[in-house]
Amino acid sequence: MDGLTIHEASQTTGWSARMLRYVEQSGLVTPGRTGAGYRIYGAAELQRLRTLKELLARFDVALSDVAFAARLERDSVLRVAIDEWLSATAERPDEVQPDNWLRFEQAKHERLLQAA
Amino acid sequence: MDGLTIHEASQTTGWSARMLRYVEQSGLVTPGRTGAGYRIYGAAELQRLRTLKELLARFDVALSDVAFAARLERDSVLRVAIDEWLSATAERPDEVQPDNWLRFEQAKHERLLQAA
DNA sequence: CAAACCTTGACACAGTCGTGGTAATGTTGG
DNA sequence: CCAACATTACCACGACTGTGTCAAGGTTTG
Repeated sequence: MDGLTIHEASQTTGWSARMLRYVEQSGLVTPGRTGAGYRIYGAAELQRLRTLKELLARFDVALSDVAFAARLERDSVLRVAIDEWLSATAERPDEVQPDNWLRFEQAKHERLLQAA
Repeated sequence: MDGLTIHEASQTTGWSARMLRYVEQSGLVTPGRTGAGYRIYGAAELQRLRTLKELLARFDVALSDVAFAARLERDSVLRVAIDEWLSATAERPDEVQPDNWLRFEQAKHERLLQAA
């Protein structure tokens, strides 16, 4: 078997075993399992855990925020709906040319749908 | 003065006055103020409040999630960092052709930076 | 087989979110 | 001027996040 057990992974990543289970439950890093159900962390998972820790610290972002970003990435309908709301919200700085503005929104919308 | 006071806005949007202040504090809908400091909600703010309510209900999303999405939209460094982490995370379904994968990531990265 | 792991489930606790209330004080309109 | 609004600053409370610990039981290995 190549891959570390949860306690070994805990020591090389800095996450506690408890938190490794919690991170898995949040859907962000899912290790494989042995036949008996033991978690096994491979090199990819270990790397992802380390960079995740760094990401959270660097930007002062919560685990649940990253989980939500993942949901946004998965669910393009939600992503577009939120992006449209934010675009319409965007503090237009004073001058609002009504027809250019509409074309701007449409273009943005299309760009978003295309990226999905 | 055109625009509604907070209690009038409360009645036409379905948000409580308390929540209107909270939504403002979260940075999502910021009404103007009279000279004495009273909030005044114009047609644009009222519309944004109604669509925000609908958005939250439709997708079962929290206010803080939309606030985080707004932060993502504003801070392109954060957005790219999270998106890179998620991309590297993406459950590659079995076959990993190592060189195509790298070019794929680079292209995605460039698309993201361009959109910023 | 016994020690040293692993599993899930639960209790606990501080912190934040969403939401309501109240108090003390300022503003506006008839 | 007074009633009916507004403001900010607090207290409260349930739900969820993040984190630790413990219990009851299964697995692996010297």
